[in-house]
Amino acid sequence: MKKMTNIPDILDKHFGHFEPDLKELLLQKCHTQSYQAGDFMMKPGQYFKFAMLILKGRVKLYRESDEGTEFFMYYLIPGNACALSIICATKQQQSEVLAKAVNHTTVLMIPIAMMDDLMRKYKSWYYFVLETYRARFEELLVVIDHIAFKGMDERLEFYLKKQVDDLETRKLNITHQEIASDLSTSREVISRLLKKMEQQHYIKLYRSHIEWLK
Amino acid sequence: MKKMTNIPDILDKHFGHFEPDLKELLLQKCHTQSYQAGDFMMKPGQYFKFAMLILKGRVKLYRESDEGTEFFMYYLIPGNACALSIICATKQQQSEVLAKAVNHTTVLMIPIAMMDDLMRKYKSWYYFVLETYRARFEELLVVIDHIAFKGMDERLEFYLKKQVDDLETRKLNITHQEIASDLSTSREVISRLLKKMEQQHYIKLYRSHIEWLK
DNA sequence: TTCCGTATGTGACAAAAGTTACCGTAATGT
DNA sequence: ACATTACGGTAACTTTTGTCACATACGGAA
Repeated sequence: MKKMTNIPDILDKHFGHFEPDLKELLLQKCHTQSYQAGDFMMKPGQYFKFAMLILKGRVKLYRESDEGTEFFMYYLIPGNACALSIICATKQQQSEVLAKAVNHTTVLMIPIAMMDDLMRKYKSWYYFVLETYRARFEELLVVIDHIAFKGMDERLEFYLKKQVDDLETRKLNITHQEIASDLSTSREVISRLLKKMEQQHYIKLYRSHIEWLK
Repeated sequence: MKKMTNIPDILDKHFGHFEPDLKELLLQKCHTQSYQAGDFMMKPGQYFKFAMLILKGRVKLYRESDEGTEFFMYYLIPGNACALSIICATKQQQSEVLAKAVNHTTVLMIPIAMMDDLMRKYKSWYYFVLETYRARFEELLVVIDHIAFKGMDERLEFYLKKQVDDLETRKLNITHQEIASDLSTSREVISRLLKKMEQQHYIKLYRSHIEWLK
């Protein structure tokens, strides 16, 4: 697979539904920003000055508890936008979530001053914003389903399956500890359940990685 | 307190930030719909033909599990809109939630055909939609905080406090069973915890109602 | 008043999840 | 090579939550 490095191509590929005018405008007026794997892209309490569109990479969104533990909610991939950044930028609100770059990530930074105009002039933008919100909202509902209605065993299975699907690989490079903190539980609980899943031949366990067999 | 029955007054009171033109248009083109206490206003899988603005009453929003148990998320009151109805109406998507009228409720039904126009012509509408989404999103995040990070005791306390604040009364007409299903647990668990709270003089228990003392 | 349905209280138990403690081993740095 | 750290396994135990069984109490209807 060839790696795209030039912004117009990326826009075409991941934001192809934008009107040509809109793409043109974004290219002219907006700059990009890159993050290294592990960088925090936003933290709770931080103010937005830009709406962010994901061009390259992968971003992990967390909710943070009072005690600072991080609960994983969903990923953003190229073609997505940070829903909160759009709205909070428009309304000058603080961030409510934690966003962390999973790998090297590039985003397009749209200044808040442009938002009103985009919304009024470009139908494709307004649909995009609504769709962004709807999609994130739906993901939150699924998260709620899991923590409200399911046990840890099902949540773990769902989590692993989601990783496999999202990352498009059966070999997950992840530790028990990471899974535990994503699901807001303890490492021992995860180890126990993983061991059970291995005995049922759903997965195979290695040091620092897990193979999905199903 | 005098009860308002005429729509223009209600619009002025609860949607005063709308431009006069916008209010005028809504009055001309939209009809209202009323629901009795306990009526389902929408169910999962149902399609939207209208975006709904709450004019009078109170609506309870639930997420439904596969087994049909209902998990309470938040209330809508006059001045609110159903976020999902706005977006799903625009995009012709199915409902993902269950909405139930708590008491006699009147809503303004905005046909989906109008949405694009409203969005483009009325800045106050577009801000309203974003704000609606942001507010609901934030409520979902708080819900997630509770079920992900807190135990049942804290969740119960928060639930009761929220009822007291939202309904503006210290006397809650609610049964243990109702609380249990709102929080997706069993009646016995709630009875136990309520008893503990009563011993700590946080509340006083009666048949079919609870008094908040704190 | 009596009857009856609903609401609540409670003990005993089971299951799930969280905690503590400790061990072995793989990976890493010096 | 050696020490150090990170990762994972596991037993024993506690706490929390869920379930079952059954008792009791209240409040409206007849």
